[in-house]
Formats: sequence, structure tokens, C-alpha cells
Amino acid sequence: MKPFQPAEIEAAAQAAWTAADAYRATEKPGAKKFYCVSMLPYPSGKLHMGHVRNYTINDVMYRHLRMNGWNVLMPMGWDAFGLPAENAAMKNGIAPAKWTYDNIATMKKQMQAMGLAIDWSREVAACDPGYYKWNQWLFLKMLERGIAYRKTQVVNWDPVDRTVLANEQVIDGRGWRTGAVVEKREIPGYYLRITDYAEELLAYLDRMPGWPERVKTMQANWIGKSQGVRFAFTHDIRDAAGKLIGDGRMYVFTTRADTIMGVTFCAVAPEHPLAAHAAASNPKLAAFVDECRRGSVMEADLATMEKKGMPTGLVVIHPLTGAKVEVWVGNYVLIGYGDGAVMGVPAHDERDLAFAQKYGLPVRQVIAIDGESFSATAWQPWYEDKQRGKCVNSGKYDGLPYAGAVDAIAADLAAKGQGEKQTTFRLRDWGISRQRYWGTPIPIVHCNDCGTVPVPEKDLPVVLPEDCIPDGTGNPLNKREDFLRVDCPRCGKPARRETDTMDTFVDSSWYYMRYTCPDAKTMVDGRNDYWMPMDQYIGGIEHAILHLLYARFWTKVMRDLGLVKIDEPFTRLLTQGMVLNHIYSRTGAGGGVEYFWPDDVLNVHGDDGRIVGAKLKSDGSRVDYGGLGTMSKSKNNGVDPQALIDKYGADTARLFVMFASHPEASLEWSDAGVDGAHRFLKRLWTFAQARKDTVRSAAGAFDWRDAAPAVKAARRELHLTLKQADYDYERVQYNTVVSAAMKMLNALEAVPADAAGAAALAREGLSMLIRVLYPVVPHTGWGLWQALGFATAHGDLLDAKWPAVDPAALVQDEIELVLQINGKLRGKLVVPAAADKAAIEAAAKAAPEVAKHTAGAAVKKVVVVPGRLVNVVV
RNA sequence: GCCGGGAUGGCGGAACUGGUAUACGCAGCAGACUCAAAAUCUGCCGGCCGCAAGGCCAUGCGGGUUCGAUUCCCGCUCCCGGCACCA
Repeated sequence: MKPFQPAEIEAAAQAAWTAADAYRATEKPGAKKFYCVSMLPYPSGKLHMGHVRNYTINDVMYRHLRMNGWNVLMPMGWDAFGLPAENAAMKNGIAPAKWTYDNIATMKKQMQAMGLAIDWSREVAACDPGYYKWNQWLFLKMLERGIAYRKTQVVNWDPVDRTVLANEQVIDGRGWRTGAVVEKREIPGYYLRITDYAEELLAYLDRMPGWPERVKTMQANWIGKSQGVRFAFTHDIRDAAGKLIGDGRMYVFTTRADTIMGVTFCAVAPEHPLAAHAAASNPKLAAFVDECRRGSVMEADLATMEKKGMPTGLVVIHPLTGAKVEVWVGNYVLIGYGDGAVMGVPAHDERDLAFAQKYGLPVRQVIAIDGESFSATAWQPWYEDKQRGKCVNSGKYDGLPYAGAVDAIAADLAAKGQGEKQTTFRLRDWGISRQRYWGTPIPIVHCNDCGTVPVPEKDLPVVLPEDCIPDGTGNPLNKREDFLRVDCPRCGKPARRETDTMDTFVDSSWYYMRYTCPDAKTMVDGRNDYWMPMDQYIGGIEHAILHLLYARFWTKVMRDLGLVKIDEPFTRLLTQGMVLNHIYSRTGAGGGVEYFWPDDVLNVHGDDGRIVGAKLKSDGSRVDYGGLGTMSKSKNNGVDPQALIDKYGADTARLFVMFASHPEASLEWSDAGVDGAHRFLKRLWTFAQARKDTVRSAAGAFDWRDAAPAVKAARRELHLTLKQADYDYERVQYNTVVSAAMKMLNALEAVPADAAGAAALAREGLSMLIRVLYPVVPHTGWGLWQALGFATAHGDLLDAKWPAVDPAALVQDEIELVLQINGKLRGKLVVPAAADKAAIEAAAKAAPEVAKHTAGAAVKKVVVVPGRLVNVVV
């Protein structure tokens, strides 16, 4: 008997697939096509568990659908531009290009070792000029149409390295390399008008039944459509030249126009013209404005920082009451949102109340709710309740509910020419300029005479030099004269190339279309119309908002340019959960943090059983427990899939990752269980080899009516389990598909080998089991299919027909119902399968358990759920 | 802080539309085989009480709806993801 040797089987299976060019997909008009894509990986060095999980899900889907007759395409590519390559370059002195290409080679080899059904003829890398040329081309089209435009953006500035920092490079408000306090700085950059598509991006969410509700909710909230009122406070504040600042108007936006009568102060951003005006004659205020410039631009930082303010000494006039309202500078007011100024209504906004209490500002109640009392000092959530309140202390608006008050107030503001209703979106335009080297060059030339000039289409691509090595002090392209020097496309005089590159989200916004026609002479061609929209997209939940929203936007722009005929790119979306592992660290005396590999520590538990810390196995010294987090190299908590593959083979790794949890749930890593997965494969292999001759001899037809009772029971179990597995495949719950395969083997093993029909059942059962499990463990499936001689009967397993449930195998004469009394399980009831409700009720009333537990009390009600249970209520 | 999600035995998890909670596997315990170990096989395996029959409790915590709640509703706790320059 041939022992289970994964390395040998996997090599043979992969060689066979390669020889047959088994995964090359072609456009077959008329055939039912299925286009499934995994979010393309960043080539960080080696595959990690998240990749293995992602691609295995995709591969299982591919093989299952292909066996069910679909024309399936599964491509792969590389998100090859990005910051990590520059970081690696700084650390190792290797050019980002070389580092990236080396990583791609390594990771491609690992994917091939996993046995993934990838059509490699369609491979795309974002750093290939043949790809990013089309980023540049579409950018120029967007410029022509006004979808792309230039304006200032606020960035994190490291004053020591004199460079722009990514949010990731800011730690506790300081630059990660220099430790210098980061400053906000305004610089020019290019934006894409995603806000022009906000309405459509929101509306189409309702037409996307194949997307998880949670993702659609997140996107809808992110787009954040809200109705409100934009209105002006007037003033007579003039600059040094005597000119009215802002034409004497300070605009604010509010979604709570019904509370305007409760305004007791206003706050403006530190960069607001009124703040600048006041600061010019007030050194203390100038110092405060300067202080506000420090810190990062991250929203999470801004939202959690201490709210601070300072009075400007300026007043503006309330548009409805005519009252004077103090203007403050607030560090929490952002110049980039709306008009950079907000109204303060402490009585009905929790954050305004905190601010008012801190600085002794008045609180004025203007909304009341029947039955609830109001306190100007203690916050109650109902103060913010739009639906229950009515206006009070609001003059002519008293008694109006939310909607009525908003309408009346908006009308009065409009009549004065001081305000109007407005729909706003939380969504902001997409800033794509990055002051970094390793990305798609933005195809713009700066000319002293002509200003910013687009590169003509015929000169594309603007090729990125591949031999730069960044040193952390800014974009190395600024030192590359051969790249910088160019003649102005408009006037022909010497000019200078733009050195900013594009956000890597541009690369990932349309790569899945280039897969369909990687050699097209245009951005996409007719092949794209065959494969798109994508039938199934699979990737991490962390991409639920940004990447997916940008890709949807990009698709709509391509549609409006006539490049594609679709409105949405992804029909079905599967957001796989994160692969998590414990994080252990220790902060050294110098402030540096050292991370420890989870296998090297032992947990220390607190009284409540929670992990409170850990000890190093090597010397028993204490390390801190940092909770669960995504596996990452920087946290030193990654599990190397290659080690699993080397030790057990790819199929064990695939089986374990699929079995460990539901694809959409996060997966808490644990080494235990990998052995179990391997043991199961070995058990299956051994069982099938032992039945080899039996299976081959039982090729003829068998009349199941002649089977022994144990064989009939096992056959019923097999077909029931197959039915369950079919359902689980359909709903992409692959963990229970694996369970189903295990149950099938358990059922087959339990049948006595000499029972009537045992040989026929072994043949039918193994043939079924191998096919059901094949998508998960294709190498083992391939090996067994051949060993049992099925190859000649069905052709190659990859294109073998999916097994069918035999309804006759499921039929039974009697069924077992659960007997409940007052909702508690008290016994079982066996009734004929055909029994009707009345018969079941009668049988239940006659059951001894009922007499015992009701103790003669009158039966009030009997609930009968056919096929499931009877509940007797007394 | 805001938005989204999660919590089920010692562990990973299952339970489809409100209907037997803990399928399947891991770990553990006992036994078989073996000189022995490994491997393999068989059995047991949520907690408490009980000789047993059986009973009670249990799906993060506190309430509610229902004949019946892991599932629906309200209020919490903790954890995870995202927050626009990590990808």
C-alpha cells in the first residue's frame, strides 16, 4: 500500500496541472462565466497567513464552480508600489525596484507551491510601466473633464528630516525616525472629485445584494449624507486695509438648525481668517494658534485629543436674535471641513457642553422633551434626541418639532439672504498626491511661464527611474536631474517634472480589469466586457471602506468615459476576517520596543482568567501582553505558512485554514489543530488505499434495496451530509464543508466490510467524498482519484462532475421528534414519517413523559413543528 | 471620540427562517496493540447535585418579547477592524 507522502503527491499533481495548462481561461461566449479575484497582495517578502486564507478561499471557490460547469477565471497580480519598499531601501540600501521584484519572485513560488488555480498568463504588477501608463492616461482624462484638480492639502511634516510623513510614520504625534513633534503643513496636491459621485455611490449600495450588509452600512456612513442648513453670522470686522473679512459674513453648517436659538458661542479653526486677524494683535492667541499646528492630521488623534479653545475677543451677530455671539478659536474645528467654523449649542450637543463648562460659557435650553427634566450641568443623551423634542425659549418657533423648526428657521434665514438648506456629505475628495518616490509619477510638467502643464498622451508613460534609493529626507526624485529636466510641452522652454507620485489606491482601483486583457493596446478592451463585472471579490475586511469605495468610483469614471459598460465592479463581495495572534512586547530603557514571538513566551493569567502578561520561556523574564492583533512582521507575531507547507504539505495548510473558522470571522491563530488536519488526510488516504481493490471491483450497478441496514443507514448519512456540504459551498462556509467530509469518512469507516452492499457503498462514498473535499485539498484528491481508478471513468478530477444527492437514499419510514413540556426537553417521540399534526399531537399526549411532568394539570396548548418537535404547554 | 463587527465547553468552532445548545476537530483521561515508546484503534469528555433514575444551571453581563431565544428588542462590558498618506 502506498503511504501518504504529501511532498511527492503535490509535486506530481502540480506537474500534471502545469503540463495540461489547466488554469488558463479563455473568453467563451455563451458559457456561464465566473470571474473571481482575491485582493492583490503587497509584495512584502513572503506569504503570510492572511494570504494563505484569502487565496485558499478563492481556490476552493474556483475548483467547486469549475466542477459545476462554470468557465472560471482566477488571476493574480502585485500591488507593487508603496511605502514598505522605501523603508526596506532605507534599512538595507537596496533599490525599491529590486527589493520588490525579488519579493514577487519569492511569493509567486510560494503561491505555486500552494497549488492555487491561478491563470498566470494574466499576471499584472502595478510597478510595470505597461500598467501604470494607464493610471497616468486616465488621470489626464480626469484633468480634461475637471474630475482631477489641484488644491492645497494638509500633511504631516517632520521638521527635522524636512519630509512629509505618512500617518503610519507618526507615533504619538512624533516622527518615527527623528522623534520630532510633527507639524501640520499645507502644500499643493491633486484631488479627484469622488464627491461628485457621492449620491450615486450611496444609491447603488441598495442595488448590491451580493455585498455584506456591514460593508454597505460602513460605506453609507462614510459617505455620510446629511441634510442641514448653512447660514451666516454677520459682523463688522475689518482687516488692516479696512476691508471686511469674508464680506462681513462668517458661515457655519449645522444639521440641527432647530437649535440655532440656543447658540451661545461660535468656534473657528486656528487657520480661519478671523482667527488670523485676532491673533495678529494678540500674542497669547497667536501662540495658541501656533500650538494648534502641532500634532498629526489623523482623525482618530483629532477626535480624542483634549478640546481646547481661546477667545478671540471678536463678536458676530446672531442672524435671528441679533444677539452678540463670542467667537472662539477651537483646536477641534477643522479648516478643511465646511467653512472652518461651527456654532456652539451647549444645551443640545455633548461636546459643546463640555467646552462650555470648561470655559464658563452660558448654556441655553431651547429643546424640551415631555417628561424629561433638563440640567445645564449634567449631560443626558436625550438632549440630542431629534425625534422627541419641541422648541422652547425660541420665540416664534416655540412648540415646533424638529422638522417644522428646521423648515421655519431655514425659511427665515433664506428671507434674510443669510442661509439656506444644504445637503452635505462627510465624504471628502480623494487626494492622490504623495511626496514619495516608489509610485506612479503624476504626468505633469511645471513651467515657469505656463504653470502646471499635463504631459501629452503620446509621451506616456512617464517612466519612473528604478535605481533610486531613498534616505528618509524627502523624495529622491528631486535629486534626479535626468528625471526632472524636461521641455515644457506647451511652450518648449526648459521646465521641471512633477515629482509627486500617485496614492497606491489608484493602482488597486482597476487592476482587476487589466487582468482580463493584460496585453491590450488600450486601457481595457472587449475581453473586459466579457469578464466584468467581477462575480466574486475576496479580501480583508480592513478594505471595507477606502479601497472598495475608490474602486467603485474609478469604475464609474471609466463608465462615464465610455471605457466600460458597467456601473459597479463587484457583484459579490466576501470580506474575510483577519488572522490574529497574540502580541508580546517589552519597552527597553531607551524607549525602544522589542516584540517577542508568541511561541517563545508563556502566558500569565489574572484572577478573571484573562491574560495579564507573559514570561519568556528562555529566562522567565516578564514581557507585556499587548492583546490580539493582526499578524505582522513589525509585531513579530506572524506564523510562517512556508514552515507549515514544508512540514505537512500544502494540503494540510489549506485544510487547516479552511477548517479553523468561518471565512468571514476573524481567526485567532493556534498551532493546535494543524496536526489534526494532517491526521485526517492521512486517515483518508489510508482508508482509500485499503479499499482500492474493493472500489475497483464494485464498478457495476448495485440495487440499494438489497443493502444491509447498516449500509442503508450509512448511505443515508452520506447523502444527507452531501446535501449539507452543497448548501455550505453555496453560502461559502467552507469550515463546515470540511466537517462534512470528516463525517463522510466517519460514516464509511463504521460500515462492516462484509455487509451486503458494503463494497458498492465504499465505491460510491469514496467517489463522493473525494470530490466534495477536492476543492480544499486538490493534491490529495488528485492522487486518490487516480489510485482508485476513477480517472478513466470521469476524466480528470478538475473537470469531474459534482456528485448528486440521491433522494431515494434520504427516505425513512419513521422520524424522531423532540418532546418538550413547557419548552423544556423531556423526551423523544418516534412517529411515522407521514404522520399529520393531529396524529403527532395525540401521540405526544399519550407519551409517558407528559403524564409524569404535567402531574394531571390541564394541557393548555400543544405546539407542533412538523419534522422537528412537539411542545406541550400546561 | 466616531462608524462597523464579535463574544458559545479547557481550545478552534457548529446550530440554515425563533425549535434537541455544544456537530466536526484539538487538547485531556481510560483502555487495546507494543519489551517499551511513537503511530494507530476503542471508549469517556460543559458545570453542579445524585449510588442511580434523574434534576438544576449554562451561549460575555443585566433586563424584555415568546409555548420556546445562541438567534429578535433595550441597556452595558470587553475585544477586533476602519477613521481618508500602511496596504
